[in-house]
Amino acid sequence: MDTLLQNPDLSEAKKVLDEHLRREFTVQINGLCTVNYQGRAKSKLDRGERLVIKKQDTATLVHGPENYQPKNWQPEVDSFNVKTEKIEGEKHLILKAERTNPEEVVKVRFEEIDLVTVDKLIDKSELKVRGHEVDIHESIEENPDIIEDGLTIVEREKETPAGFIDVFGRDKKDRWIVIEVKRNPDYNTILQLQRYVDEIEKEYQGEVRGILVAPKITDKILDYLQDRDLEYVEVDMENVIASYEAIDNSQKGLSDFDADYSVD
Amino acid sequence: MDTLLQNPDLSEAKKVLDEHLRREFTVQINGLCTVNYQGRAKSKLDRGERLVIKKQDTATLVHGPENYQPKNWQPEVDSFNVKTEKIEGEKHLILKAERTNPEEVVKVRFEEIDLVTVDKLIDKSELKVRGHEVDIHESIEENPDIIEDGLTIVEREKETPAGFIDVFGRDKKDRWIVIEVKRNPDYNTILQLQRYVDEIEKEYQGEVRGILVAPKITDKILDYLQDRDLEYVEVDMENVIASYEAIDNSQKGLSDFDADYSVD
DNA sequence: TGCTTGAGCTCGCGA
DNA sequence: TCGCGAGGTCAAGCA
Repeated sequence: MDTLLQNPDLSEAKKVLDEHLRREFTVQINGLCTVNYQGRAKSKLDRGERLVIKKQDTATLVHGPENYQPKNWQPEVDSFNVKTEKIEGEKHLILKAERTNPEEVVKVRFEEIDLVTVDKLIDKSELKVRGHEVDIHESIEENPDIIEDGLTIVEREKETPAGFIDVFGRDKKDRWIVIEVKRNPDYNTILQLQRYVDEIEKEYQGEVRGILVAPKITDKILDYLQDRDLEYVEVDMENVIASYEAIDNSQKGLSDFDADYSVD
Repeated sequence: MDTLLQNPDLSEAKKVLDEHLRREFTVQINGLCTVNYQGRAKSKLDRGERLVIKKQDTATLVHGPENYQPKNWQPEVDSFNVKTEKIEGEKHLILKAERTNPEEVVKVRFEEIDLVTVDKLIDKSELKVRGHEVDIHESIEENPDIIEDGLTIVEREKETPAGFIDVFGRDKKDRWIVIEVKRNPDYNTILQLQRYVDEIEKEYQGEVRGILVAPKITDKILDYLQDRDLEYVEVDMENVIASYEAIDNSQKGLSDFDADYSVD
């Protein structure tokens, strides 16, 4: 902890902010504030007690007492500006965070500040996640039979005018197969698959099959899919994760997901 | 500020957490920790200094020194569990946050804690945002001419077998018009519009035009749209917001977006 | 830098 | 409770 101020005078807080709103520091401010945003949209947030966090990449978050998501934010900031202002005899501290591309401003007006802390957080660890969609891709590439007996993979991430096809292949009767993989398929997923099938039909000779590969699907979306003569193949995410860990083990000698990292 | 502990002993920290991991309190913990998650996917995060925030709705965030998004989180938690553990002579504090539906666990293992604070944040203000997609709808209804001279609106949110049409109308030559409004149009938007047009052509007599209304579009998607004989009309979000504010003013006597809330 | 898509998406609305 | 779509989506990967 580089600095910790409790109930500072706003001028005192301004001094600390002026010195520490740079890339090397993480700054937290607890206080009573109003927030305005203007840019891609426009928002206002009246008086309330919130946490403002300025991270070391200048990303800035205004968190209320509820919810995962911040009330206001700036993903990465080009410039900060701090000033104090007297409004009707009351002193306020104003923190403005601006960026271009897109052009946006967040303005936080503090009436009271309860706490300011400054840190240099050291965190060199990378987050490792398994169970992403790409893990299903890997899993198919590793063992195409999980989709269908005799499937041959021709290309991954095949580019078409309508976008990228996840997996492109042929079945054992030499029909083209377009595979769209999705963890959480929705109506758009079906349209997307349709889009790819249309493109391949335009460009290639012969029959084209479109297959959605997902761990689950709702009845309505399954109907929607089958109405368009598309197919559905279910995969088990547990198996996908397990198979990935097996590969991981054999390749690196040691899994990133050893038992000692379990949540039990 | 209800409580503030600097560099507490882990047992001391545990005592404070046991008392305050309930809905009424916001708890912040700065410390050196590892984090594991298991549920819809699986993740692990090695040692690093992070901020853990437990909000008053039990939402829990683990923020690293960078990025808008937390490294790990739990949107709303069903139960917390705190314990201390001796591993190879080192005492650790373990915070487990679990929820069902979906079944997920986040486990944070602290080796050191720099700071614990407990607050009851009071924030009754509602965030007010303008510039959503629905504001464009309003804007079109208010003044159809922004799309095209002589446009008559027949129906909003018109149901078809392919989904809901944002705006359905007629042009001055009595052709049907299907309008799809989108802040961030993509390829699927085009296919969706196409499907609505197809539905209307099936069901109605006469020519049918499909119009995408958006504040911006990429060249490729514009091509994709024009290949399908669909049209694009650009709207200026500034105008949409301004017109909304004008309506707001006239209806409520006072805008929610007065000049004193500007970001200047 | 821009384009495209996934995300443990989250969140709110509606049936 | 679940399905569905928007988001100031963000962020990663690739051209």
